[in-house]
Amino acid sequence: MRAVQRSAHEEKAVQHAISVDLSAVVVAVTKDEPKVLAIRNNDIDALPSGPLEPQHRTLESGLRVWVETQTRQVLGYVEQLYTFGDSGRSLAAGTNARVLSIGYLALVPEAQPAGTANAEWRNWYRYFPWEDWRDDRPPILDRIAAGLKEWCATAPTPAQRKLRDARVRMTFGTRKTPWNDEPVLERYELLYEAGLVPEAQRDGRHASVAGFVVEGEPMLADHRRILATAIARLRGKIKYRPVVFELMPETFPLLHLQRTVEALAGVRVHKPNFRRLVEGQGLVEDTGGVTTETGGRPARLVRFRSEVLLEGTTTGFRLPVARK
Amino acid sequence: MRAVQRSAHEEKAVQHAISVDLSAVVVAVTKDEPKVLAIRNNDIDALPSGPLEPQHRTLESGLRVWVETQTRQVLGYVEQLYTFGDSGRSLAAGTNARVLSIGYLALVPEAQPAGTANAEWRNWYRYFPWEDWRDDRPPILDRIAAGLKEWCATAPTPAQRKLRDARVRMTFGTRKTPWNDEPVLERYELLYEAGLVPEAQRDGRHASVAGFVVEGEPMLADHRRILATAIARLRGKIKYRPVVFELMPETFPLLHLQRTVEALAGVRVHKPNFRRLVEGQGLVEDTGGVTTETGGRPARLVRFRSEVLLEGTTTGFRLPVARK
DNA sequence: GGGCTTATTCTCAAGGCTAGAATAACGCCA
DNA sequence: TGGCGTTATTCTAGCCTTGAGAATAAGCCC
Repeated sequence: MRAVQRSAHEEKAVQHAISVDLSAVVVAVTKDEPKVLAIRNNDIDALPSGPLEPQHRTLESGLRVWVETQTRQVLGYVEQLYTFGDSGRSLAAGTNARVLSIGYLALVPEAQPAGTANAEWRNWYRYFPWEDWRDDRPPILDRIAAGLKEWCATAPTPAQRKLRDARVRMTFGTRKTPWNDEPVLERYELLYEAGLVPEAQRDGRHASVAGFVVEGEPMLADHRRILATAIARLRGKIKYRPVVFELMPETFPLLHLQRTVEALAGVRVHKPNFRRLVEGQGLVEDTGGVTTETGGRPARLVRFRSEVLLEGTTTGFRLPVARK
Repeated sequence: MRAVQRSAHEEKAVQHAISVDLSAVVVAVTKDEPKVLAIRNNDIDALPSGPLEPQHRTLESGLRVWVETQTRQVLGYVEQLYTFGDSGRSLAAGTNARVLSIGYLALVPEAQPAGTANAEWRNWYRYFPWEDWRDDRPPILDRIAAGLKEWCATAPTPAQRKLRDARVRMTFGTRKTPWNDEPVLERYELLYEAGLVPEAQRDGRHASVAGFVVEGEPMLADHRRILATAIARLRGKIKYRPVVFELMPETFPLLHLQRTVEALAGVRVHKPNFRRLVEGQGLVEDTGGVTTETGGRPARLVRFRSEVLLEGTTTGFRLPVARK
């Protein structure tokens, strides 16, 4: 019976072609700002991506090839994010063929000048301005709150209304509850459903009930969704695995590490507690060097203790979020 | 330029068909044992699965249809796990077509008797006997340790040797370090690379240097790998999201909840501390009812407070692992 | 009623986290 | 050269959480 299914499967596959797109969110942090590698085309940005081809031995190797040919950037750390496959959302309407897109997250040490004409490092908060709480609450959240309020108010049933209220509360929080940096995708999806991002209008599925869309640059196809997934994953992961070090140079002062984490998480952390965590877990070791580039008292230069990767004791560090 | 890539893509997709398999790990916990829904065929088990077809609107809906037709089981909670695509590992050798397999995790409240002849609920520790530490350390780990020791010893270079030692230490731990329940996939992959599971031999890639394979039932294609991914994901997730309740009946005594968590995690937890966590977070509420079915003093029956899903405060509970 | 079993509550110490104060070391400038 | 501003680095007191086990409660069975 199994065998029968299989062969039915083969036939179908031939009749209805499926193509698979590999997309990469390539992240670096430069001058304390989180950057993502974008392909600029006709006034809309895209992620580096390309179709899976027969000669690619693995999905990941196919991805590496595409990124390198499109951006000249060689990838180090790579991790699969998610496979998107809603028909009607992931492709630029018109075609009938199904396109799956498999999103990947890649981390590279420093943003070197992009190697090709239309590949460029861009601050990721350009696409998600409401996600950057490093200096206080972004003012754009007032507009978002207004738009979402409208959306909640226009729910078809009271039950739906309640559900919408709850979703807004959970993702964007309230004036009282502290900001949660992780549900980046949930927030974007909410804006999409409420028609508050241009992509929703473009896909022709959700119109804005508020009559406006929210600032934040859109991207090609579902690329902004993939980017949101990447940011969310990274924000979660830095808290329990020492992945930040993939973004750091060989040696660095502790404050640089802190600023990098803050850039990713979009929140400030408490300096003394941050160092205690980092040092307490033996994540770094002294190099003996110092730097005066930071101004003020010279800072020790440390380096990642890569042995921790082999020790298995790596809990990663949770963020000692600074209240004020 | 983007457009050019696209159309090249379309052509290729037609020439080299890609087919996509949707596979589900459907989990239930019955009588304190973790069960997975398996399709039994020719002496080898498989996960419910089937190809993605054009009429499936989303990947997830395609999956639901396949599981229901193959097993009569209706799915509730469903979550995407990972997309596997190594050519040569995921398909029963011979065919040249590329097959991607997208794995899903599904949770259902109770293992009802399977609805079709060859669908059956099976204890997942049948496939991973070394993962069940509820009564002490599984004896099979001695054999595994021996096999892996051999594998480490036969590393081509001293550097590789060191790396292999470290991987074994990190995944299976040592006599001293406490067992870590989460790296289920890493452990399986290690056994695969060392040729200690039948799948490795079958794929013709890694022969056992130890001259034997380890107990634990193999599965069709890469299904055991998908199962390992599912167990790992679930073990991680129960610690920070209240997903266990998807597996529970409407009302239950707290010990039942504890036993369910233990079944999934494969370790025992400290009873008083477990209740403190669960109650302290307001995850459950009293029903007023009691049950005497547990023997001894009658137990309060509680129910999941589903409001917590709308509160956003859900940290989930970490496991208060019982030392002894 | 005594013994057995499981449920439920408490307690106490150890460890970790929060928040802010205190101290150190450099450059700059009067 | 001493004061000031800046950043680095170290400490500390208080609070909260966690780990482990003891103590108590409430049924059943004989």
